[in-house]
Amino acid sequence: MPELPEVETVKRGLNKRIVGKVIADVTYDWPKSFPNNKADITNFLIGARVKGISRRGKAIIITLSSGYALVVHLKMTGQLVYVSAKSNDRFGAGHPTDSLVAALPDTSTRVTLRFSDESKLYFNDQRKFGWMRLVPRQLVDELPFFQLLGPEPLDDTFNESDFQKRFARRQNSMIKAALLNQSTIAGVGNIYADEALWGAKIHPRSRVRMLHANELNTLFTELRDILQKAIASGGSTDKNYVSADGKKGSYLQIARVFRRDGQPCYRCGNTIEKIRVAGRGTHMCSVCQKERP
DNA sequence: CACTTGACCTGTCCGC
DNA sequence: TGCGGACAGGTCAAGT
Repeated sequence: MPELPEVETVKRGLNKRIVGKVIADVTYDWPKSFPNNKADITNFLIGARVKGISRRGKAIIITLSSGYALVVHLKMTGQLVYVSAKSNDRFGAGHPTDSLVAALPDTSTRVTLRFSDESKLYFNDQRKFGWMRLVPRQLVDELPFFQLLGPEPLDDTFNESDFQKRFARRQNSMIKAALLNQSTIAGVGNIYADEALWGAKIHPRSRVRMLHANELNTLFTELRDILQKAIASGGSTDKNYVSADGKKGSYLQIARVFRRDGQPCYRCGNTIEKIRVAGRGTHMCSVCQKERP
């Protein structure tokens, strides 16, 4: 379930932990998780220094001194967890020990990067949907995944007018399906789509064409607000997600609808329902979010 | 082209 | 206790 806030949290953690380190070795156990040939690994990964970490949508880009980059998509159960060389100093002074990280590598570990100082970066992925790919840096933007990606919702230059325009060609979609479509807006997934739609009082099944401009403007404001709050919370941990330091996110403690089915709506007291929209479990309040098909 | 559905995987939970 | 099936939900391929 890593969406924009979770991936952003991982990115920030990696920026603190692995920039400047030299990759000494890589091991992997599942080809689809790391589909690279040995020549590229030898020539452009081993011995390369980590220059910086960036994020685009739900993907992480680890730029290397070799002119290549490691692009990582966590999909649903992926983790990128850093473990320092000394087992009693995994997180730095004063950080609580986390048994999950202490046990790494485990059965979900797909790729292990070992740095020259003996610290490690584990790419864990229980369900094997995620991937880590070694790509020439200048070709990253040409990967199909990036080609289809819409704008970053938190960019300073991204405004209400831009947001409206992104939905112009999706008039017949249900609003939730359009929000989840990464070519509309980058980085929105199931959790924050539900949260933003509740905030804007829009029924997830509403067709885009039925929404007024002021409703989309409210949705724009709510979405940005939710994403920023989630980043401040270190993201959402349902089952698998952890930051680069192995810590869980706390956003679900303040979530308004996600995973709150059966509990009272914070606005009106009506029971939150769980329905299926666009093939996804969807949490909503049928009183606050009136259906307009 | 816009839009929807199924496949990719594994672990967990629920009913029998 | 075991076992089948539904479910979790990000993207891509294939379908309408």
